[in-house]
Amino acid sequence: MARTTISNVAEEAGVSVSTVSRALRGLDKVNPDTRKRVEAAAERLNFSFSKSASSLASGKTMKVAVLLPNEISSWFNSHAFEGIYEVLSKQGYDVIPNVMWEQRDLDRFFKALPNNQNVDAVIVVSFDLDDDKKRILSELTVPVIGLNNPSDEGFDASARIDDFAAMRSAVRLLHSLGHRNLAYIEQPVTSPFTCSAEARVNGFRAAVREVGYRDEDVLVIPSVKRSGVPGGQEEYSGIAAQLLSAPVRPTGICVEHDGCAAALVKELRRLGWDIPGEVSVIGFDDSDIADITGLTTIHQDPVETGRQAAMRALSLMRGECPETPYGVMPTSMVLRDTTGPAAESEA
Amino acid sequence: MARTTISNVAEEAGVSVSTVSRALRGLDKVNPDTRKRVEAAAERLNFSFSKSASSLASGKTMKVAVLLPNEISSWFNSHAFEGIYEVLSKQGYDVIPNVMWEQRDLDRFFKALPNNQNVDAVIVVSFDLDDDKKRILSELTVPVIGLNNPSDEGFDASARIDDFAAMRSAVRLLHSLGHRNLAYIEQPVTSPFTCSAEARVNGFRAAVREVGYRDEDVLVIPSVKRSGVPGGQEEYSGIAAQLLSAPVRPTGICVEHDGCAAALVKELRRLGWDIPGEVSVIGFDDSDIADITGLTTIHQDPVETGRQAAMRALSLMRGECPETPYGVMPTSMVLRDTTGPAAESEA
DNA sequence: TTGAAAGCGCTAACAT
DNA sequence: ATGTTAGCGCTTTCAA
Repeated sequence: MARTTISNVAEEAGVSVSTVSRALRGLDKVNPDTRKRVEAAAERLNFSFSKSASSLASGKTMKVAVLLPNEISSWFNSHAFEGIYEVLSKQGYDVIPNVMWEQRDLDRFFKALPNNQNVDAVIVVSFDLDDDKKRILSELTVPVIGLNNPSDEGFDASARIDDFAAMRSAVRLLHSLGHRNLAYIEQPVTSPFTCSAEARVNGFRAAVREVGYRDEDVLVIPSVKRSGVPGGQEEYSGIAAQLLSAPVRPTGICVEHDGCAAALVKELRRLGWDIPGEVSVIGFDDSDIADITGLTTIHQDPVETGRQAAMRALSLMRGECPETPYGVMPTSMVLRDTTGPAAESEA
Repeated sequence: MARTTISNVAEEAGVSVSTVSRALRGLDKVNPDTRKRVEAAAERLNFSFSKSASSLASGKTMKVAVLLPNEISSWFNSHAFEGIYEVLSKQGYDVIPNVMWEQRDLDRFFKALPNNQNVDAVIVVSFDLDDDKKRILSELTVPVIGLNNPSDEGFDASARIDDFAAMRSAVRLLHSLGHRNLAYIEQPVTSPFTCSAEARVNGFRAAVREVGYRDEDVLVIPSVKRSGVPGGQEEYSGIAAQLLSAPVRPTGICVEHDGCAAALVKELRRLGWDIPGEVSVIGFDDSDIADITGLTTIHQDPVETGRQAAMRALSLMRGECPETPYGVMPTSMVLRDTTGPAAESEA
């Protein structure tokens, strides 16, 4: 059977196509009776609009692209996407994930972007864009919204957490617990895109300086710069070794995110370290893993961040100007069982 | 600036629009020189096709809908989606998640489905559909692919794990370890859609019978049928109480999925139970949490399942018939630190 | 190998 | 409040 079109409905209801269009879209200036008749006809014929035809005629695609780094199933990405989806899908938008696996995916996307009339807005999640790309964004006719990007440049609106402030609160906690030597651990195996990783380690560096630690009291263990390696427990024994061989052993440790932190805690305990007795460990995100393993961590709510970004996208697409286009989402410390006073702090 | 259209490119290249269309889509019967000229012109003008216009003219939408229960960020859904996305996006398809939060979302989706020319295929993830909906599916002109659905009825192809076989292997393991009394724990707080939950508990029930347990040696603790309640640790002390108050205390426990299993293990240990000394616990999924908490579990690979479903969608959309339309994906036991021989088994 | 022309199904002026 | 009509940007016969 051929597709039911708007003109079939018009015929069935005994009105013109434009009346059907108006009636079914809930526009005003249509007689309630007529509308009822049209709706009944549409129901009878099981009619639904062709999105392509609507888009082509109206110029609105009712699609929003979401640019995601590395994968969609990571804790942050999937939850941020969830929030975006929740808001936009309720308004009838198709929310289309665009996962960037490598730099060339991103380059290709931006190459096609300037002329792209295939989406009504794009939401960019966790990318540290170069100047070229920022310029492309700023020249775009469709709104571009940032989510957890290091800078708001090029974006018409954004929502993000303050990685700096978050790391500062972690560093302050460790400081107040009397820890004199700190370490920061990056995720052992890196992905091609690592923008929030960088934000955090930079936040940590700035925070320790601010709080008054000397450079020699602070150790940063960078990620092993090869990707694709299975991130097994072995990576963490390497990290433990580095921790042990430090000139002065750090007792307060910040880790890039909960998954790493939990794995590190497990490895250190396996090696006989007492956590939180000897050493304190703080994660980041407050994901399920932090809860189940009793990890002290920094809580953030990516679903809500996603909602905020999407709401700003919505008002921008309506041609409005959001009251607060550039918002910072809160983070908070969650104290669990991996932090405690430094052993020497009483001495 | 107005949008660059195919006719701009045609003008720039000094050819007709149809030639541009052919050249840029890589069709044959176009002179290599002409194609080069067209490509150069397109590049210069930064041209890219309007998907709406292409869809409308060609009848192919280049979109695939993915029907997901409850949320997209759950472990299974996000990983299954990842696999689907990976395969389809590489072929130029937009992959559009459609999350069903409640029954009425599903009803509405199916109501609009029969006439839907807005997607080229739909992939249905983890729904136990009623006969009405199965009938709608089977009458559809676009291919419908199932992913982890209890039945293949109504689907043109599918990929799924065998929850029954998986549970049987878990039950057999516990049996061979000498556990005489088993329990199955459903997720304490339920979501509106619970199709794989049901598959598993049914698999468990069938498996214990098959292996020879008597009904009085088996306890099933159903989920608390209220949704929206925060799934805190309290739920698990309730479960522990039920376990304790059982006529005969179960020593082999299967849990619906890893998240619940880990939380239960934590609670039981807090209450002083020795795991795996006194009691063995087996999860399901082999998610990060199982790894980090040392949980024995049943491994499955939803990304690969998603890939398989998507590949079948692809060949169906091409009008081919997949070699094996209905595939079962493997699962396997992963032994970790929550299972061991029953205490009495030596006696 | 290329071009001309007729739609695809809808929206949005503009009339009435 | 409703109808008429001209496209939206592309694909696809059909001719040349």
